[in-house]
Amino acid sequence: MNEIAVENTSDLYAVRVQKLEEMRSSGFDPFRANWDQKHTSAEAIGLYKRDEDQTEVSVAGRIVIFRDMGKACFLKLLDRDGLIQLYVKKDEVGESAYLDFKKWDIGDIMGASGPLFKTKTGEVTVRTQKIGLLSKSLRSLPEKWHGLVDEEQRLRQRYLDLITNQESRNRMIMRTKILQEIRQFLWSRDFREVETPMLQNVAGGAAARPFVTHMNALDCDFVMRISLELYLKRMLVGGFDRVFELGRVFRNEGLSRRHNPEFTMLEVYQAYSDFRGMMDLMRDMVHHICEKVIGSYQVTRPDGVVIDLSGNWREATYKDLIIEATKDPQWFSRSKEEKLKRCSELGIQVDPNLEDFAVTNDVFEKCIEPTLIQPTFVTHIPKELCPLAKLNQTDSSVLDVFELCINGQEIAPAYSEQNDPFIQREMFEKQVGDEKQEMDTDFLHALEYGMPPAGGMGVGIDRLTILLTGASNIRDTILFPTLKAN
RNA sequence: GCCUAGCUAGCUCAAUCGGUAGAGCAGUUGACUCUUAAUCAAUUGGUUCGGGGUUCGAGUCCCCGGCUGGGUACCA
Repeated sequence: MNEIAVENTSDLYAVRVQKLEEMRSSGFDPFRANWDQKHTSAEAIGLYKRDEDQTEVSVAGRIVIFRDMGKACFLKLLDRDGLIQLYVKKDEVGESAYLDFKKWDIGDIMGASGPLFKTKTGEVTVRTQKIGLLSKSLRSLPEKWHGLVDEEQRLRQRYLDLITNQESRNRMIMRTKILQEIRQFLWSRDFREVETPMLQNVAGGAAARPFVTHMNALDCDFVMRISLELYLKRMLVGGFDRVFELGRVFRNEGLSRRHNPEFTMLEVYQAYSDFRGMMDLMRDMVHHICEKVIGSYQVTRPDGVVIDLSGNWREATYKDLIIEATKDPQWFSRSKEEKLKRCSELGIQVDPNLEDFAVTNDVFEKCIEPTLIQPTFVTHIPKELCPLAKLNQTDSSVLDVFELCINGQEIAPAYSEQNDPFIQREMFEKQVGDEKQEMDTDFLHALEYGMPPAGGMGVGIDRLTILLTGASNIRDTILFPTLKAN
């Protein structure tokens, strides 16, 4: 017996344990029972044409509604497809089976078989002839009408949330479908899915604080990965010239509506492509998901705002957006002091100790990003913001990259990947000077063997799921979000 | 990290000025062989998140702690 059971023993619990004991002493163990489930609820309902057909089905699931009318009962079973109604009548199942059955509870898992019919009120129902108890539930489920609303319990006991809240169940199903369709899409474009280490010596590819852990066998510390980038680029060096990984990364930073310490990242690398190729790939991928999973190119946020993902998406350079927001065509030739002055005129709070480029980026993050609700590729960001991308050939102050913003947040950055080992080292050294990220010298060594020119892209799957499911919080898209021990 | 709100029966929620902690669902017992939050009758169930304090008396007021929500900061 588990700890929760011992701690929270209640009368309700005791009653059900007693029912279980009685079953066992009469020679029946519900946990050893089995059932030949031939149909899901949806499949069964789909088979119905007319009452006269007497279409036989065999279903199984959890009892979520139990309406007892004496010598007949209506109940509803929940299975992976949803709900199906059963009509269990004494005359149909026999007296002794019926008496046993009446002791079953909401929450129990059972099987039922018999012909389909339609009730007076038009609901396709199983006229149950054979029933079996498959697992006894010892705890009462949350209330049927309101479901589980306590946010903490919904997260800590997600299984209860999934049983009671259809919305929650649907959102999680949608997430699995999104993952499946991403794989389908990339496989169809000849990308290979690979797995690279989560335990690393150097956490590279992003500027984030890593989780540190210790390995006993080697008696040394490891860090949990914060991105997939540097290992996937090693794969490019190794000749896997279309490659992706879909996996968890870990960042030891704050939690918020948009941040969970572990989250799912997709990174894609395509040799002989560049950031423009990634634009097409990203748009095609999202369109594919819209078609296969959402069934629409428009998604509606909880507040009613509609985001249109169809067609081509807006493209704007970082510089143009900044100039538009500051209404200052000369912004990029102003001194830092002039920029700060303009910021205060615009009512933007900016830390005066920031470096010049960071002041500008603050303007972007505070004034521009939140306004980019419809999909927008923001291109050519300043070179200081990323050490891993190629400089633009006509304007060496900016990078050949885009950041895709939708719903007021960054969904996916993509680069023309830096493959010059000298420039790469130089960029890293600058970053290290700013204590931004540790240098992965083994990665630099790999680059020296030659990495093909490539486009690369990273997609925050959780944020994409927020967008596509209309969720308002990252925790609504993660089955078991990070929580403090209770 | 900071600000703010919440925590009462298994679940969803009440409880006036500090004065016997209530209801619905679930449970138990009974009635009902087409119900839809089924209905009807009766009924069980409480360490009010934990600890301390003020008071004749605390769910309610004060202090400390825990967990959670919302906001904010950090986060390429």
